Amino acid sequence: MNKLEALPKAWPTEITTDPPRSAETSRGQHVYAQLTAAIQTGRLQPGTRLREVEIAAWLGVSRTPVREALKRLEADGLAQATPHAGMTVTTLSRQQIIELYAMRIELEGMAARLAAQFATDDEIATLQAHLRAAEATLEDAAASADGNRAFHACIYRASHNRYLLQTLDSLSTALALLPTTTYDIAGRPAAALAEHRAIVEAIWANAADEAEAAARAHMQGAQRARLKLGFNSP
Amino acid sequence: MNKLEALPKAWPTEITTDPPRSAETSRGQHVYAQLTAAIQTGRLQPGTRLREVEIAAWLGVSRTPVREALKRLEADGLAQATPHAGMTVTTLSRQQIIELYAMRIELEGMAARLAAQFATDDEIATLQAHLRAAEATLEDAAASADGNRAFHACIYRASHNRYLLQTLDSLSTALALLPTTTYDIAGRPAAALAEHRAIVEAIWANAADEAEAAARAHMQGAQRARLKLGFNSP
DNA sequence: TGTATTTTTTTTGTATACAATTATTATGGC
DNA sequence: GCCATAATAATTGTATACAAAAAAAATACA
Repeated sequence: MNKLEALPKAWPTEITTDPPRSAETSRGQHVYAQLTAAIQTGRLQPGTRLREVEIAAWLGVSRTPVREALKRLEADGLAQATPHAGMTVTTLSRQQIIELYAMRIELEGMAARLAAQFATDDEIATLQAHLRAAEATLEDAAASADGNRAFHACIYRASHNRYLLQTLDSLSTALALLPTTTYDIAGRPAAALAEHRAIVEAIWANAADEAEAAARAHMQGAQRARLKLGFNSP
Repeated sequence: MNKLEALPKAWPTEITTDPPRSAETSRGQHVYAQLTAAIQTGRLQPGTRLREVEIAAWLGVSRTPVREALKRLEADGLAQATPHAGMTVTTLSRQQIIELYAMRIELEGMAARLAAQFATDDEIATLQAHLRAAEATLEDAAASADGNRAFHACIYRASHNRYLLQTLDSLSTALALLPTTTYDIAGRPAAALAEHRAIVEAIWANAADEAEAAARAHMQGAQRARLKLGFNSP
C-alpha cells in the first residue's frame, strides 16, 4: 500500500497572519493563504503530510474551508493527492525542474516580447523602479529573491495577456517549492540584475526581438544556476 | 448590487453518464465530469448560473461534492465566482479569445518542437493514425472537432513536458466554451488536415524548426477562422 | 406613482456527524 | 522470528444542519 511516512509534524505554533483575517476574506481563502505562505517559506517542507484535521486545528477552523484550500493547492501543483490517503506537499524531481524551466524560458520570452509591444509608461516606470530597488539589496539573498519575483510579476502584467500572467504565476509558484533560490549563489544577484537591465532596456526601446532574447537568456542563466544547486530528491 | 440574471434553467433531464459512475470514482469527480461535459457540449451555455442545490439535485448528490467540482471549474477558468453570489459559466470576450490564441500559437509551437525532438515511434504512429481517421470524417464537423482535440492532445503528450501538457489542455478546454468550432466553416476541416499533415511530417523527420513553424502557422489559421466566426459577447 | 426602507427569500459559507476506505497494529499459525 | 490474516485506529469522502450574506419582494411614506 501507500507508504505515506509521518514526517516530523512541525506546524507553525502561531498563525502567520499577513492580512489580519478580516471579515471580508473567507476562511477558505485565509487557509489557502496560510498554507501557501508556509510552503513558500519552507515551514512546510516538500513531502509533508497535509492532514485536514491538523490544519483545521492549527488555524482554528473546521475541515470544510481546509478541504477547499487543499483542493486549490492541488490544482496549483503545490500538493498532491492520493484517493483516501490524503495530500502531501509536492516534491519536485530534477526532471520536473527541467520541464518547469523549459516552460519559463518560452513564456518569459513571450511576456517580454509582449511587454515591449504593449507596456504602458507606468509599467515601464515600475520596472525601472524595481531595478533601482534591486541594487540596494544585492547582499541580501532573501530580499533579492523577493524583489526578483516582484520584477517578473511586473513583466507578466505588462504583457497584457491574462492567461500568460496566470500560467507564469503558477510556474513561478511551483519553483518556489524548492528549498533554496538561485540568489543563494555568490555573484548570482549581480548577474541577474544585469540581465534584468537588458530586458527592461529592450522593453523601454519597444524592441520585441531583443526583449524576448534577453528574457530567454536570463531564464537560461537562472536554470544553469539552479541545476548547479542541489535539491530535494533525485 | 450584482445583477446575476436568472437565465432559462435548462438542466439536462437525464444524466450524461459516459463512465457509469463506478465506485472507483468519487462523487466529486463525477460531478466535475458531468459539468464539464455539459459545458463543452453547450448544454450549459456561457452565463448560466451554477447553483449548488440545483446541480446537487440534478446529479443526486449532496452539495459537498458539487462545491468541490465547482471550485475545480473555477480554477480551470470554466466558471467564475463572485463571493456570496455564486458561480456562472464563463463567457469569453473577444479580447480573451485573442489572448487564448496568442498563448496557443506560442505553446503549440513549443509542443511541436519538443515532439520533433522527443516523440517515440509509438507516439508518431498514433499521430499518423489520427491523420487517417480525420480523412474519413471530413464531412462531419462535430467528429472533426473531436478528432482535432485528440490529435492536439497527442502532440501535447509527445512533448514530454507535463506542465506544457497541462497548460495546453487548460487552454483548449477554455476555447471549447465557445458555442461553435472552426470546423463549422466550409473548407476548414480540409485546410486543418493539410496543416496537421505538415506538422506530423516535420515531427516524423525530427525537424524541430519546421515542426514549430508548421504548428504556429496552423494555430494562426485557426485563429483567423475563429475570428471570422461570431461569438457570445463583444 | 416613485423611492427609500424593511422584511422575506434565496443562496452561499461553515461546522459537524456519519460512512467508507485505507493504514496500522495485533494476533495466530508455521 | 517471519509471514499471512484479522481487528483496530486513523483519515478522507459525503451528507446535512445551521449561520451569514446578498438579492428580491413587500411595505411605508412622500
